[in-house]
Amino acid sequence: MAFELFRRDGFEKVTVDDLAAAAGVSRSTFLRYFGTKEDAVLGTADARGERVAEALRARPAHEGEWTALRQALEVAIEPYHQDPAASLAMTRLIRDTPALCARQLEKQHGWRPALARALAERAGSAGAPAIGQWVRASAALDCLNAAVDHWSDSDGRFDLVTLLDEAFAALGPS
Amino acid sequence: MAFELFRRDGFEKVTVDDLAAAAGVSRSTFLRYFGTKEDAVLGTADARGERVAEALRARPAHEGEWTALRQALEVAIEPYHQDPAASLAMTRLIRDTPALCARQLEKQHGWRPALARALAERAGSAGAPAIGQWVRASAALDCLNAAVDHWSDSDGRFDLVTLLDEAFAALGPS
DNA sequence: TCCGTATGTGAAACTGAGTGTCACTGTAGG
DNA sequence: CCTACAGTGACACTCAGTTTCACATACGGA
Repeated sequence: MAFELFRRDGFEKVTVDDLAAAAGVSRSTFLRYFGTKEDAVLGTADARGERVAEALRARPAHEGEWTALRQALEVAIEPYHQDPAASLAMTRLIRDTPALCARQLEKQHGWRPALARALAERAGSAGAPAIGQWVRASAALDCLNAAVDHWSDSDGRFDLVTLLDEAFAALGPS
Repeated sequence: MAFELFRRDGFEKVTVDDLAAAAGVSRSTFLRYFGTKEDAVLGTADARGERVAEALRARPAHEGEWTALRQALEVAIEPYHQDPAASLAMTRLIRDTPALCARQLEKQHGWRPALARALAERAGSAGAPAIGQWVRASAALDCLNAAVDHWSDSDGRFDLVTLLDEAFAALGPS
């Protein structure tokens, strides 16, 4: 699998040809399928953002935005509960590879319009999200990242849920 | 100038050879100087992060972290006051070019350790910043970005300072 | 003045990612 | 049986970024 190759040799050392060979397909097919080398690792990230936005829309209307965001992020940390070891390895690979780090940042950046729009809908506004909603959506993702970073720094010993709650608490309810 | 070429033909269309020719140097020299094509546009971003961190350290000790961050960001928006038209054009170019957008995100991401450390020092802690400090540093940058985005969406008609204050208010003091 | 040495520049070859095109193959539907 | 189409592979191409070598100019000491 691609992930193992990356972990063993480092993301930069593994060429697309290596990956294609490992997958048993041609270089053409590999690139047609994944688009880029980064997406062979981060391919599922876009979908996760959509799932968080859905979860956000599903939160009860009376709930405050900050609380709703916190609860919606449960969807995002699900994989960490399901398979902590794999998640830790993946997180480390990304953190230690500038190209992956940048690409993940970019993908998460793409989550924000959907999150901000979900907040606006919850508030009953049909138009564009207010600046405060953008900021809260962004800040929630920062909380997620800060929590995951601390979690991986602790080799997975700290509790991710606790870290996430701490992170959210640091910005207080709006 | 490189910026004009990018604006006219689009970032992707302009090759490094074009840029080198426009600058009157060889391709080698151009790449040696800037490192990457993106850095021909975003070269000064790293330094700006350092300047914000300095400004943060210079804030009075009694000031709350959130207020200190807000004040420190005055340094970051200075260029927008100095030359709004140029800043608007630059912001648009970056926003409309995925590669530049990603690279800027990455650079800003690199500001956060310095900001978080500055917050930790202000608090008298010699060790690593607390997760709350990381989150607040990150959120402050989100506020900056949200304000600048809204500002550029309004063609520079909205007041950047007001937008930034609004953004900061949306997360309330910790 | 002459001789190193360092620094800036250019030329060129090379690697590797991503794109586009074309041909081949199997498969589903008529 | 024939056609249409989706999946695949082969190949050529562009371009970014790296590396290496060569040259030229400048600086400091003998």
